Amino acid sequence: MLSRHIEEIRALPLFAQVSEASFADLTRGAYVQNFPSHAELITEGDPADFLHVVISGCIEMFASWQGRETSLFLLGPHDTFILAATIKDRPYLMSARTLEKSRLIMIPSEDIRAVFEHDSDFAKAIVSELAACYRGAIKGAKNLRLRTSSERLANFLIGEYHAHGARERFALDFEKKRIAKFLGMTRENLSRAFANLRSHGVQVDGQEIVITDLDKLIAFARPDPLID
Amino acid sequence: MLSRHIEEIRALPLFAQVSEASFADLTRGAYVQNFPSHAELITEGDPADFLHVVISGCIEMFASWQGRETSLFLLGPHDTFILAATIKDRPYLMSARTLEKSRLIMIPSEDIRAVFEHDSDFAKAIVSELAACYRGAIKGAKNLRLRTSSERLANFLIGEYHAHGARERFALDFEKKRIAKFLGMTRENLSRAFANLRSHGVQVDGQEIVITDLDKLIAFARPDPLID
DNA sequence: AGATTGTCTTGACCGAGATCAAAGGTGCGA
DNA sequence: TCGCACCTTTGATCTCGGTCAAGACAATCT
Repeated sequence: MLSRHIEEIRALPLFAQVSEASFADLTRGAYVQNFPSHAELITEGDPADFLHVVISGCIEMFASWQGRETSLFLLGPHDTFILAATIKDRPYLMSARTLEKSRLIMIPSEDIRAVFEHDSDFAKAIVSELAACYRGAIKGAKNLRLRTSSERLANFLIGEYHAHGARERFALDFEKKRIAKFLGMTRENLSRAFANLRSHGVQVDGQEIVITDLDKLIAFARPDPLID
Repeated sequence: MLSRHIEEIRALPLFAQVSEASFADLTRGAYVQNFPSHAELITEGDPADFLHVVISGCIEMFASWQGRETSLFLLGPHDTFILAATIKDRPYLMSARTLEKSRLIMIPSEDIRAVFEHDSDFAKAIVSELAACYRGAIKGAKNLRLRTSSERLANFLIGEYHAHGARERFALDFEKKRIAKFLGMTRENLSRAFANLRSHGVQVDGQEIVITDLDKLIAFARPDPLID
């Protein structure tokens, strides 16, 4: 594994506190892999052989049943998946695919479990990571169940607005197709939701977003630290 | 705290492996409390002061936003909440209320965090518990997003059928009102879903359920280990 | 018994969002 | 330059599930 990737994941909260020896145990069997866009990385039901860490690119976690499909999370650099399955040594509950060219580190599950057993600092870091994932899942469920699609989009835009340095004009990072899936709706409905937001302080032109009236948008979106 | 309750929670997976000293640290500040039906135990946004363990009764975890409310989990004896918030020392993301007269053990969050810091067996048990909770949340999300209400009911009935010793005739453990909330629908819709299942091998009469054609029910419900 | 209260069921209606179909854009390669 | 593929938008229609209203039934209280 290239040393700059080692440095990179060493800095992640999950690995920052582990001893040199444990870190060496974790990285010994690990390897970096590049994937093209739209590659399926794991499939739900498969045994959890590797913990995956995203270095670059964008990953969609999704699940299917009876021909229906739903997208559960979007992941970016420095996110990990799927920790819970590797720890419990149970099958994956979700599938993952790349949405663009991506680079991942894959660490064998056995190594994770072995280090977890004897390094209590690593165990603590895992607790923290899992708790954060759990809270993220709960927030996602609340967002989906308590808000309409327009409200979800409005809150998403407020998040993007802050991620782009609170400038009233910015470009979307993803194509609308992706955003629609991520927000749990169809492309068609996303278009309608954007049309809706025109009366709540948002101008859209292709990928360009202009927040014309932030107060109005916030009044409509009602962002909440217990959800967003 | 009464010794029989101490024994009871000692046997839970979360506490089974901790040392006597750690267990004493955990129970020292803990206390048992009884609540009437429909009592609100915690409110989302409040600081996470206690880890709660259900001894008896039935608890609903729910969340609200802008006057809307959704029910996220139903808990029974030996379930715990809310571990993730106490570990991370962050506010609760959900509220909890009793659905019937209930008895709980409440352990101060500081004690949980203190023992977690120096007892690695406890840390491991917490990892296992959190991972299980996380996977439960994912399964819940899949169930809700990928299935119609009739399908959710059908799978719920298959679960109840097995919980009652695989007898084709059994009585529901909860009132339908509660089952409706648990399955994420209204009472009215639950009635319609029951009516629907009449053509898929299920007879209903009040609380009495008769599975007249299990194969037909299974063919409709398509139970899946990655969801149920 | 009669009244009261809560639960369950059914029917009529409504609304959010999905699906289907068609039409513009926009970018890219031949 | 044209042609093709993909993304996006828009309109029409459909479906699921929620809301409202009314009635059936059962349990409890006076």
